[in-house]
Amino acid sequence: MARALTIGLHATIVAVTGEDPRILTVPGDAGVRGNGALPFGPLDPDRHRTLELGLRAWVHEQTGMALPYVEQLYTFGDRDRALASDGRARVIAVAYLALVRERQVAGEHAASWRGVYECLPWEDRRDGEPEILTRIRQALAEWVSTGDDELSRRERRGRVAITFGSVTASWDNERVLERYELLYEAGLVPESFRDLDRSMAPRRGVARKRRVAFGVPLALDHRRILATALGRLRGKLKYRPLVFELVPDTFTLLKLQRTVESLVGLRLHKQNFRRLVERGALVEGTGRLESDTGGRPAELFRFRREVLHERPAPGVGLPELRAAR
Amino acid sequence: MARALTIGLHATIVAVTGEDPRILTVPGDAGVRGNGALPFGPLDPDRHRTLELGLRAWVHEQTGMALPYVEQLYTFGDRDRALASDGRARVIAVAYLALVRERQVAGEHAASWRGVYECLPWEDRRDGEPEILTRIRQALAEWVSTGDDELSRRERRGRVAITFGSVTASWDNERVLERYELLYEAGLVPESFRDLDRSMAPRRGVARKRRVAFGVPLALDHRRILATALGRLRGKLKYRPLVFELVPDTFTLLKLQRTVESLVGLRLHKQNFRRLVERGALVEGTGRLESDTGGRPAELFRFRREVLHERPAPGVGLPELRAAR
DNA sequence: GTAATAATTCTCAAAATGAGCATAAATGGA
DNA sequence: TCCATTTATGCTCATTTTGAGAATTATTAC
Repeated sequence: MARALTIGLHATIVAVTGEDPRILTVPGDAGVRGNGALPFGPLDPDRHRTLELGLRAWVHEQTGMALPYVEQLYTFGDRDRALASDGRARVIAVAYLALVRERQVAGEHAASWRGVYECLPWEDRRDGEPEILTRIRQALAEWVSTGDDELSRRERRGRVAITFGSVTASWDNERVLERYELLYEAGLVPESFRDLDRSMAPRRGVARKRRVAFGVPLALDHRRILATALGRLRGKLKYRPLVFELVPDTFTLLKLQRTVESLVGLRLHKQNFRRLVERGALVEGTGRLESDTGGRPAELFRFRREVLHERPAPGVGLPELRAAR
Repeated sequence: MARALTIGLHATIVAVTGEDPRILTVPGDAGVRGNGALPFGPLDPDRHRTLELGLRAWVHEQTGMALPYVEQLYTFGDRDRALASDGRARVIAVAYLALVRERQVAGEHAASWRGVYECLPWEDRRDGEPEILTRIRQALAEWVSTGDDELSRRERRGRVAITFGSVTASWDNERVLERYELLYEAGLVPESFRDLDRSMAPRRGVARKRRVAFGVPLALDHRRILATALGRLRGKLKYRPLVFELVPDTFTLLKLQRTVESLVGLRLHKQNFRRLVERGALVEGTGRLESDTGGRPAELFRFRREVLHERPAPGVGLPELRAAR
């Protein structure tokens, strides 16, 4: 008989606390190995009228949270990404990105916040290249050199250059997924081995002896989903006013800047950032001041929702953040 | 017993012939009413290792075509988007965008090319606002005025302004899907009635008497998928070198420009377009000339594949095409 | 030859960007 | 009280990018 199909609805719920982007995770149970999982549940074709409603239902059930902003991310369907616990149904994952404001999760739920950069530490370049990248580059160089022939080594070298940057190619902060997938293929994240062990099939290029492993994994392929989400978010910030889903109703411009910086993983020029959001007429002053800044008090601003009804709605990407040409 | 699930894999295969963007359609059979359908087929959980491989298999079977460039577009899962012919299984559609060069479809297959702007005529503004937009605006104004109360009318007016432009809001050429969905809701495309008739449930706001209907529909919700594809393509052209998937190996700069124009539905400034692709080092001259230009012969260029390995790979969007800020 | 048609090269003003300096308004000591 | 410190905010300036178009060149059709 033909194998059955299940659709899993997965939520990457992002918030920024202070200067740290976080995601909401639920405890990964025995069947779903890992240090925590994205909230998810199967689509019920009878109960869930749309995929998004199904997602919201599951998230509410598992975390008590209602999601103000949700967008579809990607659908993952590789055969070996996950098998239902009975091992017979094939599970397709439809992943969503949700943005929420910092908020307490109701105590009765087992959900908890986890730092995005715990899972993807190499993506945070706010204080320059993080130390871990040195080690990653070393490990990748090693991986390149273990290519079977010169052709394979060339190809590997090329991929490393595109994703992690090189003399000619710069670091593209949107290639989050490509970087994660390269590490996965190179056997540099724990998931590589986990999946290998499961499939029992030795995979070319994955060194089984030295188990270097970067970053904290999540259940199943949830770290891949997270990487997809972060990449999408970084891209979209630049041309849509998404940050405002993440900050409180009123905020100082520095708070706004820190929020953007935390997500894009880079520092921005303060004066220019200010010029940009003000010129784009994205915000308006409230007249009120925030005084515990440690220095001169800062004005509190609010998002001008009207911009959504004006020109092609803008983002807060600094020019330096736009896709280079 | 719980209702079964099926996953349909759908391909929006885009090519540009001359100055016309086209999609490949297969005959919509009786079960799938409409003037043609996107090539699609169900995911076979046993045979198709990945969704994309399943898609390629179906496309090859139905059109004889191998797809060089494929990317996932969106997953459509509303309950009433489609029902399997037995009426019991719920069908989720995973849609893909594929780009191919102008090419003949093998004669043995019933597939044929259809103009994108036959289906979405209001999206082509290369010769200024098309005449059909005048009629659409009229019909939309009518729809706005039939809102139940002042609040509803305001809301409708707002949506029309955002999607179709107004004095304050300009035409955003990426909002293809939003425009289509607005027309759908306003009962201005044949699909509105088709779906209404099927569900037998009268829907608010859809005028059942005057059946104005703009553009040529496709089977099921395939025109919605097409709108999604065109919107995505327009967006992505601006920051990734996708056009080169659509033009021959060598091409004149005008040919390249016409291809971009045909997709974005706008005319571009010739000299500036040239400056942009040359500055971005996207192309290199071949030294050969194309002489049947009707004037001075034009140099033939080729895509510099190396750019993919250089900086964050650029697109050919003229600045005027970038998301406004 | 001459007109017509395009390709290609340049120019130029206006706007946007990238960097940094200068000033303002708070705080916490000395 | 005055001063160092801290952050907010305002302003300047050289450099690029952009938007638009004029001028020049190479063909073909009469």
